Amino acid sequence: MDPSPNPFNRDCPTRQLLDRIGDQWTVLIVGALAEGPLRFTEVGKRVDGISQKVLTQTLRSLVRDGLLTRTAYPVIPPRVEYALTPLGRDLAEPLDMLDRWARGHMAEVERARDAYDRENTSVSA
Amino acid sequence: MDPSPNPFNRDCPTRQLLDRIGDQWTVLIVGALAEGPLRFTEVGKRVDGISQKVLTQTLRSLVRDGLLTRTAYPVIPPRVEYALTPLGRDLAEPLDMLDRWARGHMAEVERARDAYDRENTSVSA
DNA sequence: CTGTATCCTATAAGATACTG
DNA sequence: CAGTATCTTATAGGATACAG
Repeated sequence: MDPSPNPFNRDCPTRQLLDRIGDQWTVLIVGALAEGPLRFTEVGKRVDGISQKVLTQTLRSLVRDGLLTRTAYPVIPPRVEYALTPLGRDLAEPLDMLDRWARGHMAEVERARDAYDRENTSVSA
Repeated sequence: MDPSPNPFNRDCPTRQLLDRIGDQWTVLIVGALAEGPLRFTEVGKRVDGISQKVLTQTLRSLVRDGLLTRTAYPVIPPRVEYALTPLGRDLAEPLDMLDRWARGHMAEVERARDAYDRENTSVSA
């Protein structure tokens, strides 16, 4: 089974990773934790715009995937820290490449969009 | 403007790139075209499971973003070829890093999931 | 502080039918 | 072949209220 392990086949590892990071929050959370462990609220503050619900969901599924550890300290008020596992730290590297690319090239993408939109305005109705 | 160009702020380049590749088809299409230009139908065949509608949409937005060129040959039947631009080829590199990571580590993620699920079964109701 | 539970909506994306 | 158009559903994600 899994006769064609190429990225275009549905069950290949790459497709699965894309499902994983495709939620667009994963990358940001892993990036935030790349600098060190953070507690729940801290992660939320770092990742601008994420709702508490989605933060909870994403953190849990990252823990499930073995990318994060969750450490709850039995104190009042509760203190829960999230940290990258070795696997998570490993993922942070290619993610960082993407980050660099974005910083270096997204402006160019912006320009391309503007140019495209200019060419395709006025037309239509 | 853009006082905090960090990946966690909403308007930063990284966020925009994530919106771009977060649709999960972008990565696959760019990956397919990394090996050379393809016509419309060919791309569809490479990217397993994509619908024609989504293929059309994604290709167009990639062209808009300056990552792909679209060349229509005025013949019957129509022949339209898509190819990476230099910018697109450039993006293909970090994407390929992700691909490598996935091939190397997704099995480990699978194992983590299984372990997590085993620990969290039986419990509940 | 760290969640859970519920409701609600916007949107991605599949299926299908049709066109130059 | 290479799309366009329309309908429909699944799901991500936001808002809000509540709990340990």
